[in-house]
Amino acid sequence: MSKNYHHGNLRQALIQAAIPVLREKGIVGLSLRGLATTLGVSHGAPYRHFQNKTALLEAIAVTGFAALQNICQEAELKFPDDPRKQLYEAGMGYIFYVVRNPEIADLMFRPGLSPDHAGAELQQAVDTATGSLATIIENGKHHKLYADHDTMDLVLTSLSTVHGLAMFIAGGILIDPASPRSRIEALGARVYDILMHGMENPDAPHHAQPP
Amino acid sequence: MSKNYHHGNLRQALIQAAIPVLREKGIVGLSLRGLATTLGVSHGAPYRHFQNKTALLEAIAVTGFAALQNICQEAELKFPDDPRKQLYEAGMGYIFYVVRNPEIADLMFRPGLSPDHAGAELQQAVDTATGSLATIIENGKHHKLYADHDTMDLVLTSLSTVHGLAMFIAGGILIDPASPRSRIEALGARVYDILMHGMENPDAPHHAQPP
DNA sequence: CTCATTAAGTAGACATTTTCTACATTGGGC
DNA sequence: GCCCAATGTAGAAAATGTCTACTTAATGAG
Repeated sequence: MSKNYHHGNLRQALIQAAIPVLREKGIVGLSLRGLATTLGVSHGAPYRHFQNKTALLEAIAVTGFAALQNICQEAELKFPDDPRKQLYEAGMGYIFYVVRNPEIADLMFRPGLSPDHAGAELQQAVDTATGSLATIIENGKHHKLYADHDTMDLVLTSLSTVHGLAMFIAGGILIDPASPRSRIEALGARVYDILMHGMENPDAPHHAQPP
Repeated sequence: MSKNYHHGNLRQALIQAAIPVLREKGIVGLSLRGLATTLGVSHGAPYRHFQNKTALLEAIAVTGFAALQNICQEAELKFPDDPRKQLYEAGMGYIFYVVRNPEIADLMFRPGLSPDHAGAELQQAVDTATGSLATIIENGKHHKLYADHDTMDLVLTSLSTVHGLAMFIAGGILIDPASPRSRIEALGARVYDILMHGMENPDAPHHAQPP
């Protein structure tokens, strides 16, 4: 590996280097130039890999979805024939991932990071990640575990809930994200419980369909 | 009103002017200088109202929480003695708010927009907004509407779910955010149903507590 | 009414950053 | 071994964030 010039894997290095900067200084404080200097390349080099700053952010979001997919797959493998545990494990895994990488999660679900180029790569990552989650849900359906709903609706509901909870925790809005693991787990378990069995009291008075 | 100099309400004007820019060009494309020019003031003027760019973004996030609070309060007034409808109305109202103002919602729940100054004003806005939602949940509890959970857990779960769903819709990840109102409502209603009655099939096999 | 205080806006300066463009180096495929 | 596409470099132009030292106007005390 020649010492200088061709870095070897600048693209990946940029993504990795950007993450701590995002955490410490936020999106506004991130600069491609600064990353280049940190990595010992010239200030123009990053543009060989990312059209602009937004494209780098999008690439980071992609890694988040890749992680989500990974978490789902591992959960599935870990409990091959217990889809209930698969979902629980995946959800909890995602929560801890977000707590450890809040800056990545922050980039994942956002209305058009760049409203222009519709991020085909990102859309792809989203699709495969939700696909992995859908598999877990489907497993549960085969075991008659879930009520009769469209799979996509279940994916959507669970992912929304878990992601929202994770962001709340990571943002320190509810509890200190540095709380001991057990405290976070307890909160996750309570929300999981509500999500599984519903908010509503089963013997609630007159059950009118909401308008 | 003197034609020049003292703008009168520059702070508010900046917030309003920033919103469309955020939608069209994203956080990265927003510039205080540009806003100043648009509003016909000098490039330094914004700094009389916001310490920096991040502070402006935070102020926009605050308006989002104010809107959330408003939506909750209106829902409560609209159905004074039907807490079920209160929650449904609030949730659906929030979804449509996010669809109409995705760029604002995007700023609301994020881990430390600026990790430094902990945004007291924002924290305040968060607290009163979640407080309004908590009131609606409390109303339901008085009617024995909800299962026996901590109020904060219910607030958290419902807000997470609704916010997540709204972001998905607004981001165009699932369905076109320009879909007719009825399509969005239908999706919201399905998720609401799942959230209320739970994902799980009530007659599901062996109900082991998740680990 | 006048005047001092202060909030709000201006103008200019400087360091950084984004990006563009033209050029250099290298590794790999033929 | 040579040529080319990919990758990195260097330099410059325009925009931006943000500081500092002024200017103007609104306001309230006397």
